[in-house]
Amino acid sequence: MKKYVNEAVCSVDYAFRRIGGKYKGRILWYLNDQTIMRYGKLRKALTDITPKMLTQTLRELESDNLINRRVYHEVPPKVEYSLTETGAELIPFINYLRIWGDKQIEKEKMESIKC
Amino acid sequence: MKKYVNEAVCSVDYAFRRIGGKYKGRILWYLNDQTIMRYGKLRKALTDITPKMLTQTLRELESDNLINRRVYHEVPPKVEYSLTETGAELIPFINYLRIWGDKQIEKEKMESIKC
DNA sequence: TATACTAGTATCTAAAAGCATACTATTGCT
DNA sequence: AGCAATAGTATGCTTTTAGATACTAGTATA
Repeated sequence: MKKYVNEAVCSVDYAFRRIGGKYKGRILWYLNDQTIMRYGKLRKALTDITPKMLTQTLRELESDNLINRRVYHEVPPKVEYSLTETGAELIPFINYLRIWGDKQIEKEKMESIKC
Repeated sequence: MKKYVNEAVCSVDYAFRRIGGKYKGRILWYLNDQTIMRYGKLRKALTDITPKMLTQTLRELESDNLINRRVYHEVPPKVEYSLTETGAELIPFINYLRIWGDKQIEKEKMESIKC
């Protein structure tokens, strides 16, 4: 007996579904920092991500309209990724989270020194 | 050959690990709204969450120091959950996300009407 | 004696997310 | 002819996350 609840329960739920996942936050953050990044560059930035995961994650972000994918029909291939306007709207939030994270990491360090 | 990378790559990664998961954002949001909630109330608020998931999620939030768990030694049992200061610091961010989510949902509705 | 109340546990299963590794296509260059 | 360059695919596997369902403890009250 399966329940199909593909709809978000509320807007918090909705938003978390769009930026959850291991790499999405970081990809958006890098794209904000670098403005435009090619596939290979993203791959290096996200140390050790597999090509499958990178492609998959990028496609999800694209279909959620958070990033743009621009293909140049050249050989060797060239594909550029950048934030959409909607994606850019998430940056303040990611930045907030980043600062919060920094603070917590700092706190943890302090505590480990005490012990 | 396993690589143990339990450490966060960066503060964005760190933060996402603490609030990722299907229910964490909503739990924090509800606790912010209601200030204090008992187990049973949370369970009703998160429609259809299983007790196992709820307990597990609450324990994770607790061990990450985002929520307080206060046990009254009574029968029947009474346990109250509330935000810690650190957890409360995440509220503006979740609120931002919530507003963003609302806007996107609204947009999607508009588009589906067009079709 | 049986039942309700509450905050969980225990056990097993299913689905999702992520990893490892090898492979492809196209063209210019040597 | 063979190789480099780039943006991926393909296949199979492991790990993590989540779901289903049944059960427990201790006391008050009917």
